[in-house]
Amino acid sequence: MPTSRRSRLSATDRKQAILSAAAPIFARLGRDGATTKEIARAAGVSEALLYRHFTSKDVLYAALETHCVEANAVGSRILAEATPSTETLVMGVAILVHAVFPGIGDAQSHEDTKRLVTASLLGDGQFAKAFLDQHVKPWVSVFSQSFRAAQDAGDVESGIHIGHAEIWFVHHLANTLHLISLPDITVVEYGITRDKLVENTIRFLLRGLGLQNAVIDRHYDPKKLKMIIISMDQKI
Amino acid sequence: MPTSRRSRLSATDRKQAILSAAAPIFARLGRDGATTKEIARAAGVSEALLYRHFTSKDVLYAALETHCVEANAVGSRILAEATPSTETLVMGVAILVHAVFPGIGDAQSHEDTKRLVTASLLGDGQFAKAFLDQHVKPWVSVFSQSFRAAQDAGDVESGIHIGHAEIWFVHHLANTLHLISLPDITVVEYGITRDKLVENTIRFLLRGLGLQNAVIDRHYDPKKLKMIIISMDQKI
DNA sequence: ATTATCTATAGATCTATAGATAATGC
DNA sequence: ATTATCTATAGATCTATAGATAATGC
Repeated sequence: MPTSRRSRLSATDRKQAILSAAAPIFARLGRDGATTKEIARAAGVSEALLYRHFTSKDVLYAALETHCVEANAVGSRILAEATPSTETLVMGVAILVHAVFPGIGDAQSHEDTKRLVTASLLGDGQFAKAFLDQHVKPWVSVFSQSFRAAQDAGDVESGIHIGHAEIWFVHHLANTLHLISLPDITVVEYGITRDKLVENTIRFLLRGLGLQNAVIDRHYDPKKLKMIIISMDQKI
Repeated sequence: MPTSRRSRLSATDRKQAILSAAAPIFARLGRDGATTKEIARAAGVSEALLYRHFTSKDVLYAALETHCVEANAVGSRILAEATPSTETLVMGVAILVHAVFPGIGDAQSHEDTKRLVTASLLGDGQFAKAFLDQHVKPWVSVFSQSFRAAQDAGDVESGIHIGHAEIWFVHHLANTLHLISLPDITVVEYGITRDKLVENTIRFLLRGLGLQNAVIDRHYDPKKLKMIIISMDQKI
């Protein structure tokens, strides 16, 4: 992580160092707005070296995308091990929301990557698909199973069918919330604190998934959750 | 609309023509990716003329943003006139979802503008705020009133508090759905048709807002809605 | 006589390469 | 002897302007 300047690194290490330096620049200025000059400067190397490792700016950008997709998935291991239940559904939704739209104290993980995903959706979407397949899709089956368990336990209002789409909605709602929180200015005035906003988002989504209010109250404990999130962040 | 080429227009008309030509280019290629050469070509004028009307590329981009914000708001008049009720809430949510995430047959209005809004969120967010204030904020008070009417009518599950945030969620969920639908490739496989996806989104949101399933079934009629949407599109 | 418009080009980047130099590992 | 790295610069855009020309309205 300490991109030690001016030292002589091996090819692979230097590549990684350049990619790490390029990430925030591409993320903030965009594929065209970012210049090789600026990236080289941030990486502490000459532009010539940058072109020795990546044959073109486009190749560098593509390499960055692969680099970002391969980063470790958020808490997917934890969830994969969890047994299907209402409890798992509630906690899972809460964890996913926190991952996509972090509360105040939460780690701002994947910040740059999320910007690149959005930029990709304005482009060909290849990277967005790769990222979502890798980081969000694994949650779908876990949630589906837990939803069925919740139904069996009588925790879901009758006459509701939940498919894969509704599970993606958990990500989707949190995604726009995150997007809107990116600029320095207040784009939307929600009238509540960020932590309360996260909490209301989770409750809203669980209701959307068909959970009765009493069930949500029984299983959703913001304070307990905050603990889990913090402990997860520390593992990374 | 028929950007008649090579004719001599008045300053204001030419300005408008250039802005119309610039919109899809900036929307697709981004502020930096778009070139003045390409914009001039699309507008059917020389680059020199473009710079006679807009002192710089940045000024042109800023003018485009103002141009887009001032475009007529989607059905806000219709909603403002509606009386607060469960019916209005259900229809309002449905109309807003259709506006942000159009079904197959629906008019693809504001397509370029929506891209610019997303790009703005990756930047300073000024334009995003202006657009949302103008086009989405007006719905908030209408929805709030209708929600209270729905509560009074006993159509809302007890113990639920809905603030402004939850009303924004209607826009927010539809927004990511739209974003994900932009690329030519299928980014997320929902496993259902687009029309069904729109319908499920509306039902999900209404549940999130606290409406009981029976109430939704009573008031939400996709076919009737489709008629309303089509008649609204024709008015524009 | 004024206003719209063009051709041609200057000047400033920005990507990418050529060719030289210094550090490492055998 | 190989591999990492630099300085300097070519060549290709890209923004923006200078200066000339043609169409309109009085």
